[in-house]
Amino acid sequence: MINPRILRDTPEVVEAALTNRNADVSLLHQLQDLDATWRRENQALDALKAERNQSVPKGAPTPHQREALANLSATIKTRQQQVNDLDEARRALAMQIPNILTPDVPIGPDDRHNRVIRTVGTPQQRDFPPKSHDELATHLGIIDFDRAAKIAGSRFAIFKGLGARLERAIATFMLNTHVNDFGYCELSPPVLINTAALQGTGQLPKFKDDQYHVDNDYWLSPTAEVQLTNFHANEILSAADLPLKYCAFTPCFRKEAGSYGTDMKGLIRLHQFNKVELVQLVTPETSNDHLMTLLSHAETILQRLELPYRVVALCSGDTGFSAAQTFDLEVWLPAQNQYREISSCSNFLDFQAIRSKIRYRHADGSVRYLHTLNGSGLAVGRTMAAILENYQDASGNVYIPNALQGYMELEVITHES
RNA sequence: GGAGGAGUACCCAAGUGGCUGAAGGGGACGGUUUGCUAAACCGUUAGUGUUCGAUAGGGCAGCGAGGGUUCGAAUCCCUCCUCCUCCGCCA
Repeated sequence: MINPRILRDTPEVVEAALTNRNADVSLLHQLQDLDATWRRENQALDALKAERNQSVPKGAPTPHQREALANLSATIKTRQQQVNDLDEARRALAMQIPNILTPDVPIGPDDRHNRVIRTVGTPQQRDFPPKSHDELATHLGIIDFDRAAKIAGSRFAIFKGLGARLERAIATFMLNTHVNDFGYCELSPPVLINTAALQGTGQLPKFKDDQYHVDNDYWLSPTAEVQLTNFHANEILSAADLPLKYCAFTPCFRKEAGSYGTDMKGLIRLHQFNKVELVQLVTPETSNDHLMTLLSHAETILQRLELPYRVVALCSGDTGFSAAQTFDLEVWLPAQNQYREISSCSNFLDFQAIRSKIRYRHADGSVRYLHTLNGSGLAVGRTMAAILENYQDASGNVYIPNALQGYMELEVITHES
């Protein structure tokens, strides 16, 4: 949620941000009206309450006093209901307004206006046409999409034998890197989560259709960002505790509504996939610097796996609802002859912290909202796809990157293995 | 899933309708004493949210959450959440 102070004091900033995102500016005006009305009504109500507090006698009231108080109480009750309704409407509207973008976010309506920041590594030149990762994996017998369809449906995968081992190796390598080299605390959280958590990070209320909603009002987590960020919801942390850095390896669930027909084959777009996620809770002054280091942590994984990638600054129209600024990492997929997203690293400023009430005590004693950041470190399925495609030979064998050989206890996956 | 019990401030805890926005203790902080420390004694101590002013300060809310009864609720009623004990089931 955008800081109410900014909404009230400098609405033009919010208006500009909404325009850059192609978002509905009329929401803002509705919100301003509601906010003004709420404040006026709430003040009037508080005055009535003050009057009541002063007229309440120490002991039992006389019948005359009782009648006057009864009238006052009835009025307060009615108006309290009105104020509550206004407050809820105000809040519901505020929850639907996206974050304000950082000034250096490129302006543009869609992903064609994203800016490539740097390209790292060079796609390997081959004298044979590269096979797609799903073709390779099926041929090697390490992923079974058809049988996954039998027990679940389309957009699911079953990793088998060395495929399952490779997924485990990739996840362990990533977690070990983040925990041992970068100081993240590993969490293993629930993936069945509640509504409040999803509201906190911004997936609800606006993106209800993307989420799996299950029995008992639980939701299947679309990303561990939700669990890791809400780990400290409704807390006031000590400034000395910051920055807090958490990582987790979890399954993620997405309905992928509206993406019919795209990426139907392979590991790129599944209803369930595994991901290593990074989250940081930091002081406001340092969040921009921490975004750069978080990005470097995700990049390190690609570098150690020796996969070619590029860093892309998302433009205003492509930046997610809750984010103020996002850098995507895109890995080279030879069979697709293009770079594809494998990580998304964002600074949310205080947007999520306000929604989830995550605060810290500043050195001067005041209580302030902190800043939250997150990024994939990385999507495991897409990483496997990239390894398969980039490390294949002409016969369809796949070599294991040096960094993973210790975890795999193997150097190459062949049809015979 | 069934049967009980419990949630009060940083911690422990008193409190079954008005004198309780909350006794008492611990802790923390300040002071007296002291060469220093400890002890003792004295004092201070709800954090927070919101609003008005926007410096000082004031109003309102707030006893797990949300409703209800009542002139008035920490206290009575309802729903929910969390924790504990026992039974059942289960990885």
